[in-house]
Amino acid sequence: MNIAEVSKKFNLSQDTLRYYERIGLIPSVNRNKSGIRDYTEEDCKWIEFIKCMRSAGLPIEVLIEYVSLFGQGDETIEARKELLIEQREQLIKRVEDMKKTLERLNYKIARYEQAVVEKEKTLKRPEN
Amino acid sequence: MNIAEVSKKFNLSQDTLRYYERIGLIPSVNRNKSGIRDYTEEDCKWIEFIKCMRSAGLPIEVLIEYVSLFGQGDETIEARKELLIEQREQLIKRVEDMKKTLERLNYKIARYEQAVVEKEKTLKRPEN
DNA sequence: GTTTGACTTAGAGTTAACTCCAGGTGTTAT
DNA sequence: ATAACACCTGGAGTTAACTCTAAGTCAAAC
Repeated sequence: MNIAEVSKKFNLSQDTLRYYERIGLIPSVNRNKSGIRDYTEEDCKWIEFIKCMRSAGLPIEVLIEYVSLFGQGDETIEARKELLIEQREQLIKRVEDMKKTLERLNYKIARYEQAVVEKEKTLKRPEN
Repeated sequence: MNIAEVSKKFNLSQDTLRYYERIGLIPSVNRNKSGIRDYTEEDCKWIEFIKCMRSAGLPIEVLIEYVSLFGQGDETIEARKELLIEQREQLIKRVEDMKKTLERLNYKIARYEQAVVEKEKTLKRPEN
């Protein structure tokens, strides 16, 4: 797969794909004889994983660390696990915070709905 | 309340409080005769609301719009409601995405836990 | 065989959201 | 009355995460 195909597949710009590789957010991708990236299935899995984690707000820096640990082999399994557990905790917290904010938004919107009804009443009264 | 107290109360830097006011993210705060901000309870409620919404990821730009609409009075009630509904929808989507990522993290961590066990087994075997 | 188009790299530019700084003013303590 | 301190403003600097640009290479089409 070339970069155009991968870009389309994951809806990430070619620039972003090159940027991710450059900073080590995905392991480096093989090139063909003329220097053009040739993405494997493995590469695609990484990209998909990283995209998913990024969309949930895990910082690039942390994910770079993860990829780097991965590249160092089995001795880093424990460290990778710890890293993921730490990120999971933070994610849980964020989700909980967002749920609370959501409740608050619901409440606020409900009050606005009430306000709109009130306003319509007063607007209509003169016509009656 | 002066800026130092408000800063402490909401755990926002004085710079951030001034910045929020400057860009219209909170309505402008009254000054005393010597030009120093004197925050009212109302001001504090705004700050708390904005902090909450920001922490859930609502963009500053949108919140500025909300504050601006609020400042224009009752004619903007409908528009404010629509804005909040739109943001709620996006928030719901983000929360759902994050939950999916959380599931994925759980799965990945579970596999790492398995891997750690396997590794311990092979490490221990020579000793037995 | 040269033009077109997709790719390459290195590095500069952008955006959102702060964060810091310089220079100035007003109140408080000595 | 002067030093210390908290505040003020306008504007510059920072950070994360892209995004764009310039200059170059290579394969394919005309």
